[in-house]
Amino acid sequence: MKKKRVTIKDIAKTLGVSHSTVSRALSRNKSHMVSEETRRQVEQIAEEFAYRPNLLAKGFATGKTGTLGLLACECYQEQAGAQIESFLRAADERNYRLLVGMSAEWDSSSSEVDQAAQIEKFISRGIDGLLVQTTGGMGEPERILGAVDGRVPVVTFYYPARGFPGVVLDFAAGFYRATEHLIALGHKRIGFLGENWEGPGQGSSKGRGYFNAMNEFGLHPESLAVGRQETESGYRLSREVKDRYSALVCCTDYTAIGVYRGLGESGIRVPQDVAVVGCGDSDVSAFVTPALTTQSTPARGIARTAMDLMLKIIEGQEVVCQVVLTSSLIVRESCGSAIMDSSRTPK
Amino acid sequence: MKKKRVTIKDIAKTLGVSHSTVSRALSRNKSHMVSEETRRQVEQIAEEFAYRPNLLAKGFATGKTGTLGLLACECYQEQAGAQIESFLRAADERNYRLLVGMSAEWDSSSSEVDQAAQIEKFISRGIDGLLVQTTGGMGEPERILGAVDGRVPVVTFYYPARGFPGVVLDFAAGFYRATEHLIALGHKRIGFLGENWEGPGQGSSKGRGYFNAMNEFGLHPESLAVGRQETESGYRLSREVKDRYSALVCCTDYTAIGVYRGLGESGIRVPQDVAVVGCGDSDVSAFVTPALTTQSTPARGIARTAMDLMLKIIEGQEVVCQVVLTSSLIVRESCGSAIMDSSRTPK
DNA sequence: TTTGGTTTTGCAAACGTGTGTAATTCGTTC
DNA sequence: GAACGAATTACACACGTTTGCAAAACCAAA
Repeated sequence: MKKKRVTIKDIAKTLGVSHSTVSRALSRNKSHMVSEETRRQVEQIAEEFAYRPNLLAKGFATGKTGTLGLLACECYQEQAGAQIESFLRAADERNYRLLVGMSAEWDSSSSEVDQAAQIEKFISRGIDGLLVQTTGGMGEPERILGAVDGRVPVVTFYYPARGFPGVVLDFAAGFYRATEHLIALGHKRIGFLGENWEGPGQGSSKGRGYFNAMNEFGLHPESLAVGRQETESGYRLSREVKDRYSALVCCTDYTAIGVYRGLGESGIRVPQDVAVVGCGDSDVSAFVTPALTTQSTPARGIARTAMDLMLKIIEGQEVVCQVVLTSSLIVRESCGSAIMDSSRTPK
Repeated sequence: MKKKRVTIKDIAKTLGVSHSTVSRALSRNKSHMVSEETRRQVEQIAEEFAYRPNLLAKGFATGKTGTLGLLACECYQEQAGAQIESFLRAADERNYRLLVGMSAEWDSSSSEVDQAAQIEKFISRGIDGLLVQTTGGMGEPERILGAVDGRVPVVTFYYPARGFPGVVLDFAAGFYRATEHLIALGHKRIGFLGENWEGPGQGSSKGRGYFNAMNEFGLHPESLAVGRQETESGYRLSREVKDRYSALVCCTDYTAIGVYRGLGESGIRVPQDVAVVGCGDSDVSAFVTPALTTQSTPARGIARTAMDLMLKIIEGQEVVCQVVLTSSLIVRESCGSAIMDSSRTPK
C-alpha cells in the first residue's frame, strides 16, 4: 500500500519529454538551456504531482550531499547543547543539514577510537565537510588527520589544531584579563580550577592565560584539575581548599556554581571572603547570587564563522588559517568589584 | 590529485570475481551463500585496500540509510542540549546516525512552516524514521501528519500526539505530586509559573497536574505564563508577585533559579518565606542555595525508549502506542520540607 | 531551398551497491 | 557415467539523478 515516489521520469513521461530535460528544467542548469515554455510546464507538473527530489540520489550522482558532519565533544557538557544549537541555526541559514555526533570524554582511553569511528561513519554516510570541536589534547591534530585521510575538508573549532583551518577561542587572553582583573582588585592568593597547563602550546589555553597573568605579576599560580561533573567538581574542590585562596578562577560557570555551594556550606562568603570568576556566560550566570562575573564565549559567532570557513573551502578556496575569536569579561558581583556592567545584571 | 575511492568493483577485479559476489561476501547475505574461501579472500583484500562502503550508494539502492531525523524544539532551551546528547548516545548504541534539526520557537507564527520545511528536508535527504519532540500545541499532530505524509515512520516524544506512537512524559502526575507535596506541608497560596492550561487534553500537562491537585484540595489555582528566556522570566515574574504566594511551582529548574534571584532581591527568603519547586533535575539544581526540590525528567530513558520504539516500527511491527514515563520528585531544601533525600543533596 | 549558427532536446553512461534469475560447479547417488 | 540436487557464482537490471555528447529543431541570412 506504499505510495510510489514521484520521480523526474514520471514527470518526463506525462510531458512526453526525456527525463534529462526535466532534470535540467528543475536544476536551472547553465550549460544547457531549456526553453521557457518547457520549464514552465515541468514546474507545473512537478507542483501538481508534489514532486520531491531524491537528494540521496542527487548526492550520489554529484558527490555533494548538502550535509555536514558536526562532531561535538562530550567533555563540554552543558555547553555542548548551546553550541550545537548555534551550529544547527547557522547550518540552516546556509541551507545545509547537520549530521551530529558526540565523541566520548577526553580522559577516556577509548577516545581516539571513538572519535575515529564517528568520523568514519560520517564520511561513509556522505558529508561535504566535517566540523570538529577540539579539546586541545595531545596528538589531536594527528588523530583527526589520520581518521579523515583527506577525504573531506575539515574545520575545527574551540582549540587550535595544527594544520587545520578553524575557529579558535582565545581563552588565554580572556583568562589573562580575568586574572589581571582580580589582581587589580588586590588579590594575591588566586587559585585556578580547571584543566592543567603543562607547557607552552599544550593543554588548556584557559590555564595558560591564568598562569601568564600570575607570573607576569610575580604571583604564585596554583591549579586544581576539574573532573567531568563540572558542578560537583567545583563543589568538592572548594570544600577542600576552603579559604586557602582569596579568589578562584573557574574554567566554567557551572564549576563556579559548585564553588558557591561548597564555600557557602563552610560559611565562606562570596565575594566578601573569596572572589569567584566563571566562564561561559550561561543563562543562569546573571541570576545566581551573587551574580557571577564571567566571560562570554560567543557560541553563535563560532558557529557562523566556522560555517563560513567551511563553505569557502567547499567552494574551492584553499583556506588554511585560524580565525581567533576573543571572549569579553562580564563583570558582575562575584568578584566584589565596584565596576558593574549593569546592562548584563538583572535590574 | 584526488584519490579515487575504492569500490567493490575494484576488489572484484583484483580477485577475478563478479562485484555481486563481493557484495554478498561483505554483507553476509543469507539468501545467497558465498564460500568460506572467497569470503576470506574478499575480506582480506578489502582490508588491504582500506575499502569503505559508500553508504550513500547503499542507502540509495536499498532505501535504508541507517540515519534517523531528530527534530528538536527550540522552546526547550537549556534542556535541549541534554536531550539531544541522550539521543546521540542512544542512536550510536544502535548503530544509527542522527540528522538533527531544531524547529523555531512555539510562539512564532512561522513555526508550522519551519517545522514542515525541516521535515521535508530530512525526508529528501533520506532518513529511515523521524523523531519529533512535541510541544503539546494545538493541531500539532495534524501538522506533523501533513508534513510527513506517511513517507517515513514517526515517533514523538515529550507530549502525546494523537495517532503517533511516542514516548510521553507524564508531567501531569509529577506536577500533581509536587503540588500535593507542598499542600501537605501546609501551603495554601500556591502559584504556578509555566505554560497555561486551557482545558482537558490541551496545552501543558505540567499545568494540568498543578491545576488538578489544587482543585482536588479545594484550593484556588493561579498560573503565570513563562516566556522564552526561562531564567529571566522567572526572575521578572517573581519580582511582580513578591510574596503573594507562599509557594511557587516552576515549570523548569531555570525558571526556579530566576525566581531565587528575584525573591532574594526583595528580601524574601527561600524556603522560609516562599517555597520553590523546579523541574528537570539539571546538573546545577543540587548545588544552588537552597538546593532545589525538583523532578527528574529521564532524558536518557526517553531517548532509549523512543529509539527502541522506532526500531521496532522500522522492523515492521505496527506499534501504535504511547509509552508513558513518569518523573520522580526529588525533595531537597527549597520547599522547606523536613524529609530530605540526602542521596541527591551534596553532603 | 540551402547554409550556418544557435538554441533546445534526447541518448546513454555514470555514480556504488543490492538482488532476482539463470548459469555454473561440485558432490553424491544410482 | 549419467542424473540430480545443492552450493556457489555470474549476469544484468534497478535505484534517481546529473551530464557530456550528439542529434534535432529552429531561425535568419544567403
